[in-house]
Amino acid sequence: MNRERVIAAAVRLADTEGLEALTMRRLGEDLNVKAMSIYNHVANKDDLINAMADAIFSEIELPSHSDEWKPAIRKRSISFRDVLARHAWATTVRDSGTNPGPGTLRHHDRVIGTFRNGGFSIAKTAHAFSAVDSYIYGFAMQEKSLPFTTPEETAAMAAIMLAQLPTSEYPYLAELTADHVLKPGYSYGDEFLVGLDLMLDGLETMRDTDQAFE
Amino acid sequence: MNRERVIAAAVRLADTEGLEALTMRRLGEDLNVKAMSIYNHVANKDDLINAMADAIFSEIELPSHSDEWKPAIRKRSISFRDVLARHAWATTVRDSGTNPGPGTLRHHDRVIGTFRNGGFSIAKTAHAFSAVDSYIYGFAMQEKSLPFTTPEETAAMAAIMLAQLPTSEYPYLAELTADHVLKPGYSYGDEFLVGLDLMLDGLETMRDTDQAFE
DNA sequence: GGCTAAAACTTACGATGTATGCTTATGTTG
DNA sequence: CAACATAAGCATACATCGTAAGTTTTAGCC
Repeated sequence: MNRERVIAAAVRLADTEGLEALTMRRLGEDLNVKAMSIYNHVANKDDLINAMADAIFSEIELPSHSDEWKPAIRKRSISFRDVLARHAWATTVRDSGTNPGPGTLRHHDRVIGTFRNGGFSIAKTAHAFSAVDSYIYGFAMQEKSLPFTTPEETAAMAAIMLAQLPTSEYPYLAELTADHVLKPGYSYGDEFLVGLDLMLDGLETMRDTDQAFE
Repeated sequence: MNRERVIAAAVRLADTEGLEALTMRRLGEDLNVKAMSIYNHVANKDDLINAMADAIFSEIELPSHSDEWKPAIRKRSISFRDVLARHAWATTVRDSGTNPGPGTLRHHDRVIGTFRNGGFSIAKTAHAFSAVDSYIYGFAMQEKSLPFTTPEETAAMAAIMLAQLPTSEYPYLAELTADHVLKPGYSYGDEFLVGLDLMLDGLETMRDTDQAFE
């Protein structure tokens, strides 16, 4: 057993049973080891969780240098969202800001570099980086907090919620649910690309606008 | 003591000392009551936290009916972000999706209504709602996860981080930190409006574009 | 003053993170 | 090969957490 295996097992456990199932004792069981033995490889649970966050950050496809900035950022954004969907617990973990690991730093560096090489000034790069990643994080969070995932679940859940909803009090919400969410083919996940492309197009315009944003 | 006072005290406690300080025993102290007495007013801690989430949702300024959709959504988005900054713990709480309270529902209904009355089709309203709120949530989360708040703290922290950073390995990150974050006047919070306006402008274009997005 | 119902309290239990100290492997050196 | 050092695993223990169950106190009403 080593640190890597501990982290991998912790990620697997959090993925399959949620972050609240990740206790040192339970993780120990998965590793065929008693809880306290884990502390030979991680400093404490916070250290473990930070390491988990850094590990999944490394799963994100880095923006390709051979692509133009827009498709490069678009691909890595889609990959980012996939990773956050695959590891739903990750949205609640802070890592990035407080003590980012090497995977996180590398990722950030490459994204910033992609904007810079795509003709963004430093200030505009900061805007772009903040805007895109905020959107991705937020989208992943909203997606995770929905009480359904498959289209069938969605329809079933929406029908229940609509039935319980005082529709006269919330007419617009009721309309949206009845005439959109309950329509066949609806999937909240599809919203991701709409917002992402809106943001990317906006960034392109911003990049080519001289006066403001500096 | 009643439910309202319990929830208000819990919000105050989470605001000042963080969500991890919100234990039933500690909350009891603040209310001059033993932990178990709280259960006369809330079903369990989850119920309490959901109620807290709904309470702060009600603090968000609703979009004004007298405004055009864009300034209306802009104002409420700024208010939304203020609320999330004031109650930093809120970004980690799920409420909205699983069992929204009346405050949450009312807020959503009004936002949806604002888009609809602003000329957005149902599908485009769904896009707009998802895009804007994802951005706001994500921005609030990133802001919260930063290890600094005031400009002085930011400069101090950035200087430390930059000193520790292997700059040859992360050249773009180093550049951004040195030439932007460390510059006087920098404040991450200022990024909010940039991204928000990008998103709102993009939504306006989308609204007036016939073919796609339906 | 006595009854009722709600609210507060006491006690207790199982779960959690982890400090402390002990035991057991493993690999190096005389 | 034996002796030992170092690292990994383990057993025990403790404070803290949410909360179940049962008891006592309080407040309002006849």
